[in-house]
Amino acid sequence: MKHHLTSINDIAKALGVSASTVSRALKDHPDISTATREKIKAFAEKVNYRPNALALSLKKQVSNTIGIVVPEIVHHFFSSIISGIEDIAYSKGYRVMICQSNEDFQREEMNVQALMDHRVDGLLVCMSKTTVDPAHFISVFKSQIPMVFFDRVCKEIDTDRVITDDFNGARLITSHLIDTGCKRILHLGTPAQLDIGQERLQGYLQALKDHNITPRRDLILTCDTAEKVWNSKDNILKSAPHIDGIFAVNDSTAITAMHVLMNAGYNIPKDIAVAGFGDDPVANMVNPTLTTLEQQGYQMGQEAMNLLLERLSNNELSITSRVKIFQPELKKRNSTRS
Amino acid sequence: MKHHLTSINDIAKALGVSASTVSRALKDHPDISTATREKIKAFAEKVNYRPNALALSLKKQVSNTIGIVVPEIVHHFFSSIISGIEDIAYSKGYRVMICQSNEDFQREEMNVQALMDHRVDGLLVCMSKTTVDPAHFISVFKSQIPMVFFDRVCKEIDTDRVITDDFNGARLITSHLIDTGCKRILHLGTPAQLDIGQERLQGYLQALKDHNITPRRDLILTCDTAEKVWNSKDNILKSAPHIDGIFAVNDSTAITAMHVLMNAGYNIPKDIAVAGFGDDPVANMVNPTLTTLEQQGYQMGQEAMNLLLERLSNNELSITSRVKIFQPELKKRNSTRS
DNA sequence: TTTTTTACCGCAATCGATTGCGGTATTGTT
DNA sequence: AACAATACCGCAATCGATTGCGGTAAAAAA
Repeated sequence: MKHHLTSINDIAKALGVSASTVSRALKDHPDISTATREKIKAFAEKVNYRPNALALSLKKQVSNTIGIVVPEIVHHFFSSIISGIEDIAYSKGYRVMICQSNEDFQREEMNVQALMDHRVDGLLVCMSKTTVDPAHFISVFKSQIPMVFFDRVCKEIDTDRVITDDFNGARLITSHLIDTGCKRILHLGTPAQLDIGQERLQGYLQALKDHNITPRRDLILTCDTAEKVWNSKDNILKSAPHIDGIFAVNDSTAITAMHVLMNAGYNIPKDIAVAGFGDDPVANMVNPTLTTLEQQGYQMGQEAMNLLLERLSNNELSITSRVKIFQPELKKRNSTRS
Repeated sequence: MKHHLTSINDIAKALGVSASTVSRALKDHPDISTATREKIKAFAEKVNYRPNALALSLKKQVSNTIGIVVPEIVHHFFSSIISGIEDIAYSKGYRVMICQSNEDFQREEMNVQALMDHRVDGLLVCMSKTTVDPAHFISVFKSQIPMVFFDRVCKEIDTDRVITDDFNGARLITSHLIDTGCKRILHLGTPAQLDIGQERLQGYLQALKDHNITPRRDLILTCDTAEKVWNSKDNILKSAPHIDGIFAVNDSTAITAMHVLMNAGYNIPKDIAVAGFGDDPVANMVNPTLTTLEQQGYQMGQEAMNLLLERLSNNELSITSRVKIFQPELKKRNSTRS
């Protein structure tokens, strides 16, 4: 026979009372006599009774569970966000179901569907890079399930959002490069379809404009992972003699670029200063340590969960959608000059 | 009113048939006429009907969900394991609930309890560092719920296990240090209660013994995180002049130690060679790149899930518990001599 | 035309827990 | 002693889906 954890009916049968009595006794309902209550409680304790969360959710029409969809938990930024979400969620009695889309559109659809099937009370989502058709999110939205996007939002839907000010972050750190003497800054960016990458590119361009530096097409490369840096190694080294700074769209790209340059004999930051984005823990472990922008993932997660909680408690319809923008903070380290 | 996704009863009412008919029509039961079946299917499609996973699990007494408990998903090793688990699980129609214990005993108890409450079909667990009393696991075991431990196992319970050969890994990499000229190797290890750390320490000692090197008490430090390295900075620098190698129990510790030494003017690996454990992606991003042991988290996750799947399908009782040992592979890089 | 077969569908129990309502005893009130 | 008021507990419906069994038609066979 299968395991079959003890249910409320098992207790009822064993004690010769009805299930209703057991249920009421366990939650101290005044209708139950002290004698019966104690007897039931003692027995429940003995057999280590635990209410079936599935049955409860079904009955109550509330699962006390929220779903999270992130691209990949291996990235420190996302796992920090998850920790932020969890800490708030747990403190409010919510449980969490985490799903990885692996930056894959179909996997993301599956994830969302599975979470809906499990009747989560709300959804916290960071979109996959490859998501072009947001039909699955629109479906959630129409079902009135509270949903908050973080970092990579779905522009087609009017929901609460928690995002980083990518534009100003990029502008800030690019300005820092310029202020510390850089004049020809190479940008390693994402493919064009990723909104966040575009924001950072625009911030970079704005900083150049602020300082009357003419942007150059050949100083903007599409290259946003460590692998792509290795693949673009020749390209980077070709432009290396003509640049004095690099702003990469994320830390691992920046660090790998540093690696390539140092192997080719360049001194960081004397010959070429390098800056990243995100403040991954790696940034502080490499030599030289990487100047970058701290993104406060943990706080973003907390904020996202708080927004969701308000939707879950309030009679949602009244609130208009809110956008929380986090300003990334410049972490000046040794890969840029002072 | 609350959202209320459409149920099988809603369809039944809307179409003037019984819920049973809808249920059968949707799964092509021969008792239902083609006309009725098509009508129901079309309607279900239109309203985007999806069966309630909670109700299904309750009825079928099978949730098709397995629970994972890991210390912290921020660590690459654990998130790789999770990916390995997920890929196998998804391919077999299982969903996954991930919980973080944050290396906290009570949180771990809560997690296990919550997963049991949700009636997961099985459990995959890596114990928290602070877990001394395994009562919650014993309770699961007694309930006959299949459970597989990975990496940090519970010695008190006889379950399937997927582990790294920490002893031989440590022995291997320490031997490598010795073979490349090291004679006085500092070991940065974990506190004594962590089994894994003890295995690695023993492997280190064995390698010394293999090469007729007398171990020295002052060359074994309890120091297993980046923070602790910074705190033990003085201690490390004090012994630095007397050593020519370091074997750290994990990569971030090794890398931070490298940092401390390089800042003090030491050359890695000429003056002091450094080796880690785990092959975190950071190991390949620092300069010099870190020699370490690859742990194959992804494969370990796959293996753990496969073991669990067998327990879930077979009439479990017959199989005796199995132990899968993964041999870590030496990744020779630039932090050690050749 | 009567009987048998087949096609098609609904009733009701079940999974585990909750809750309004109603029903006995028992105690309290005139 | 007759009636009202508690105290205490069970019945049954509900949440959503499944399934054995039974029932009513229409079609086929006698």
